[in-house]
Amino acid sequence: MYRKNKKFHVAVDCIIFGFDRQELKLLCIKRDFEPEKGRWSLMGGFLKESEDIDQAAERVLYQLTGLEHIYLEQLQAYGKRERDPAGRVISIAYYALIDSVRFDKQISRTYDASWFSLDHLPDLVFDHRVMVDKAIRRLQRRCRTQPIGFELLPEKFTLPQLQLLYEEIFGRAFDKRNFRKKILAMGILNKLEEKDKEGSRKGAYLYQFDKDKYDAMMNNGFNFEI
Amino acid sequence: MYRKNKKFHVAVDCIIFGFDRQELKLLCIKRDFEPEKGRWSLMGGFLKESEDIDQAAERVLYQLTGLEHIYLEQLQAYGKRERDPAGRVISIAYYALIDSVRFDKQISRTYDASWFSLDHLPDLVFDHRVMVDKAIRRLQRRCRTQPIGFELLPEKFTLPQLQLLYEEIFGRAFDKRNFRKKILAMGILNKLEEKDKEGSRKGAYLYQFDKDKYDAMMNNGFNFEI
DNA sequence: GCAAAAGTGTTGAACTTACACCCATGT
DNA sequence: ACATGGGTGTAAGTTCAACACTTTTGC
Repeated sequence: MYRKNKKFHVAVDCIIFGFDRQELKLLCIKRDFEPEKGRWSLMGGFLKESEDIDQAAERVLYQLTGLEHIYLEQLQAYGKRERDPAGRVISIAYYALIDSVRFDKQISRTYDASWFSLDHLPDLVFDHRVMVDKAIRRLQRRCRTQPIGFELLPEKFTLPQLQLLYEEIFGRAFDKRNFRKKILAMGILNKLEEKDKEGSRKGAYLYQFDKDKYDAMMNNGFNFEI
Repeated sequence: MYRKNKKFHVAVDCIIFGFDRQELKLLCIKRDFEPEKGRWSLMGGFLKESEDIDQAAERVLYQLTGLEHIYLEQLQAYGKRERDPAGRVISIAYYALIDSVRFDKQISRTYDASWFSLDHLPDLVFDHRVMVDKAIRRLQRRCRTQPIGFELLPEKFTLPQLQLLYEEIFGRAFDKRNFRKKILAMGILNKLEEKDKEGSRKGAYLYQFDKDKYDAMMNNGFNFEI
């Protein structure tokens, strides 16, 4: 079936966002293979016959970070004829959100990977910069109406950390009081007894995102919105 | 280059939305080829070596409707192993918005195409129903913050028509006064002298979307929102 | 003259924004 | 004792939602 039609190489590329408690960053690798050897690039890999495309993206993400069960969403497919000068490749871009404190530094050293602040990105190969720009806009839109920001934080986090994260994502400052009011009013965070003393003398209370409560509220017509 | 990697069939499928001044509808074709001959399906086609994937989508849309320069946006790629039982195909879904009064009935008869109301869709082959559901949600989100609804209307339209369209897209009614107030306050519609007498005795004033004004306002930080 | 759709303003409620001081702690 | 970041409430402004009647015209 379909034998008369042309076939193509299909790859996945991963836009990996991480938050190091200060800045929103992107994980890139220095290519040690042709073409474009030595230049910065997104982590990618060719699709195999044995896997769904989503699985390919999970595999590629795992190869670089050693992480599984990570928030991973397809961005879109890129398929201009000349996007890769070494051959026709249809690339399907995914973006991932990870707690960048948690990933495997050992593995990523193998790939010569490093984190870049979003406003000091290196030159990237092919159309990877286009993918990244699109991913940033998508991340902003998604974060405005879905509770995925938490994917970038450790399981327990403080409200100042959360606020800083959103300020990084949206590129603007929020009023501390209004931010807390809004977030807490949603009733989807559980306040813990513990405090985090990293950020200040006084220490800030830790919170956890309560997915069950969120799901329950969603079924009652609640809408998350920052 | 890349020779050791597997290649795949790549196709595009088009989710074609149309508005017939009453209802939001989807254009499907009855397959007259295997597999799944005789069942309803989205219009699709295999990618050719000579074209970008966006061009492939334009070609497929043109084949069925005879229309060019249509709003067409990529939805995402679908690549589960078993999505097409006749062979491994990576399908890239696009959705299009057309004024369904304007398309070529001649051509589409060849393909045994017909329009279906969104809440009475036929069974669709493969994962086409999943694509359509995703396209509907995407359309709703896009229409909320971008002036793409106009793509579904003729160049000149009345406010009652526009309101009906948005009610169809979002699946809920709006208050007539509030809707007019909001739309007109944006200042992106030009009121014409002519009236459209189709819908009523009295007749309703025709308006045009003013893209230049919209673009100018966008540069000044304006945000479209319904 | 009547049926059918087009057009038009106001008010209360809800939400958003702006803003300043005290608290707890480590050094 | 002081420097640092954490935590808290209120008032004004803005936006949103609800609501009913008059106009025009073809029949």
